[in-house]
Amino acid sequence: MATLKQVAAHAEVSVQTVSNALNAPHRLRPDTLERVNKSIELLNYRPNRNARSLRTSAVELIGYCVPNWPNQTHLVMDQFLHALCAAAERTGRHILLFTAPPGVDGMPTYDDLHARRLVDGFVLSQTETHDPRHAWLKEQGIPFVSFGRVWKETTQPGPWVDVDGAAGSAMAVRHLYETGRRRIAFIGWPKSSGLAEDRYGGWRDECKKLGLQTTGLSIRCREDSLDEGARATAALLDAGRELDGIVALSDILALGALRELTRRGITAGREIGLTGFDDSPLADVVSPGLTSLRQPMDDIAGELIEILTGAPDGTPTERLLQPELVIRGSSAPG
Amino acid sequence: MATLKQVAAHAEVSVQTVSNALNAPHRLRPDTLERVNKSIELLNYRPNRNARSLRTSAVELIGYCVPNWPNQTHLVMDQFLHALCAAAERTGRHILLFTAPPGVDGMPTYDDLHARRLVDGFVLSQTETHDPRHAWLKEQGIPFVSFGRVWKETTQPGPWVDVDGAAGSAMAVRHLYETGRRRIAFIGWPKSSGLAEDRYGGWRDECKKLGLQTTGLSIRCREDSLDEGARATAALLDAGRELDGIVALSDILALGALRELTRRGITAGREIGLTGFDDSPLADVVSPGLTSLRQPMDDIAGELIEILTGAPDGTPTERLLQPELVIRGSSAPG
DNA sequence: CTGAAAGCGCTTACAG
DNA sequence: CTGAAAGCGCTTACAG
Repeated sequence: MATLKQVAAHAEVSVQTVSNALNAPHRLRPDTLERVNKSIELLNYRPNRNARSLRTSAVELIGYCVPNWPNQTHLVMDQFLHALCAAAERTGRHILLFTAPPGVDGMPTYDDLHARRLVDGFVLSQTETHDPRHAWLKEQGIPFVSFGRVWKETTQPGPWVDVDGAAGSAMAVRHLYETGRRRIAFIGWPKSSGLAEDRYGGWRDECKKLGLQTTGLSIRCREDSLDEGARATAALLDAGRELDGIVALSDILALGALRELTRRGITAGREIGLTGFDDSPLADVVSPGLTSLRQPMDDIAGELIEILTGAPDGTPTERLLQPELVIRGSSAPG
Repeated sequence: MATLKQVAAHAEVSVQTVSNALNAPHRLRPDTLERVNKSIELLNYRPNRNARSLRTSAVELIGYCVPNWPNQTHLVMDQFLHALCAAAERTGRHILLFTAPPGVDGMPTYDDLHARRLVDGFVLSQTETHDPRHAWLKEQGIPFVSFGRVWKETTQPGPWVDVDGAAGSAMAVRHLYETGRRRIAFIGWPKSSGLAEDRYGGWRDECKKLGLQTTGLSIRCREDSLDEGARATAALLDAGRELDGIVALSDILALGALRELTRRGITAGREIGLTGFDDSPLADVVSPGLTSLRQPMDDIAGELIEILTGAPDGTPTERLLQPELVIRGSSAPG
């Protein structure tokens, strides 16, 4: 492995000049620059990142805690990670993966990684309604950005990027309305989830705006599972609500709904229009395909990295992105 | 942030002694050690990893290229990543994520990450039959270990860990046999895939061993999709093979089979026993649940890290692990 | 525009 | 068992 010193010797300049050729080429006379670059190429020189980091005390590494929630499979994690990685690389950075216990128990791990200079900061995801991590990091002065808002707070404890769940639900309602549905139900989660309330509110408000009924048409599941989605659907149907549309808070719940509909001989996309959330791989795997709201992963990742790595001052550090409705057979015109 | 020097001053010893307290505590007299440790704790000292790495020229980071194959969702990637991360951490290491173009076009990225000392070596996965990466890395002398064998080679180009696909298929056949099935079909991929031939061979050999018919009972799909799995199932049924069992090469194909069976009013786990491969989240999501062969992720990850980070000399660098049959409703006794 | 020097925070032979 | 010194490979003021 060639070093700066060797390149300098080869190009007959000082190490400082080689360093400048790499980091501030405009400071060199064109002919010097060219000579140095030739030596760099000839010796196949690559700057040692550790030496650089030691000097500048920036490692250009961003920590991300790989989630491990056995009961909640992260169906779009691979998409998110790829987008995050690509966005980081566009700024010369990379993602360092680590594991940590959930909640506040994991914070020493975050602290340690930062203190030992393994990372410059963190991207948080899987943000929970009472997530304690944000306030903790803020207090320690450790840089971070959150994918997802901390709902219990009136003011957010730090910079965040999120997808507009209310707008997503509203888009789903409007779409079902436009395909002829007039009695559109909502299958959600408990009130304690801020994310769930956001999406629920979007459904309710859009229904009202369109003059559609909402009372008796929403139901809260205890957990995000197929069985709960099926149970909720059964309950709605058994109550004689005469639905013709269902907006489900997640693809998993939507799939549960789909199963129950199929069991009763009801075809999604004919008698009932159905939509999910997240556009997970599951959505494309069922038949009919599930209409779902896609999170714009590339944009999300780009904003996260931009905020974390210190965009030009004055850049807003709170960004709400719009989901995109991906239309498939489950919401075909009735 | 406290430094070694500050800790040394506080404990009234030399920096060397503090370093030893951390890296070779047995060299210190117990009372000195205790005094140093007290200072370390008091000053909340954390060794700077960059400085250490610069000196030792080991970064304790392992590169992993996050796959992005739009047409082949990596359904168990989150499990794999979590296991890999945890295994790395057990040795004080971490995973650095990066993106690279597929095949040989991506190799300069690997080379660069290694040359600039961002990583010590790589874990490869998504190994393809004609994967050029292994030989390339070997030639460059860049450390790596592969999850999955390179099938075209007679001798493997480097250390690997893999799951015994033939044994997996055999387990599936035996299980279906034990639940009363006697005409067990195989739905696979093209011959060009080594992985597919491995699993196919396991089905064929186990059937022969049990005295079961195989001719006319295997079919190759063009790609790993629901539709292909459904098509293959339809073809087998239409040919009047009177199947009572299906071993599918993947969960995706199995789900396709399940769809076709359901469409024809055939219940998996009653008239026909069905198994998949990989125990992806999908397996648990359908109804009936899909019996599938789980890859032992924690073991795989542990072996990968052990091999890559230089286990004691003489440790074998080729390890074939056994999958585990996870039994669900799709193979209930007929 | 170019160069000599200091220093980032560690570890590692080597002496004592 | 403990310490003084060199050095890992860079970058960054500072002089010239």
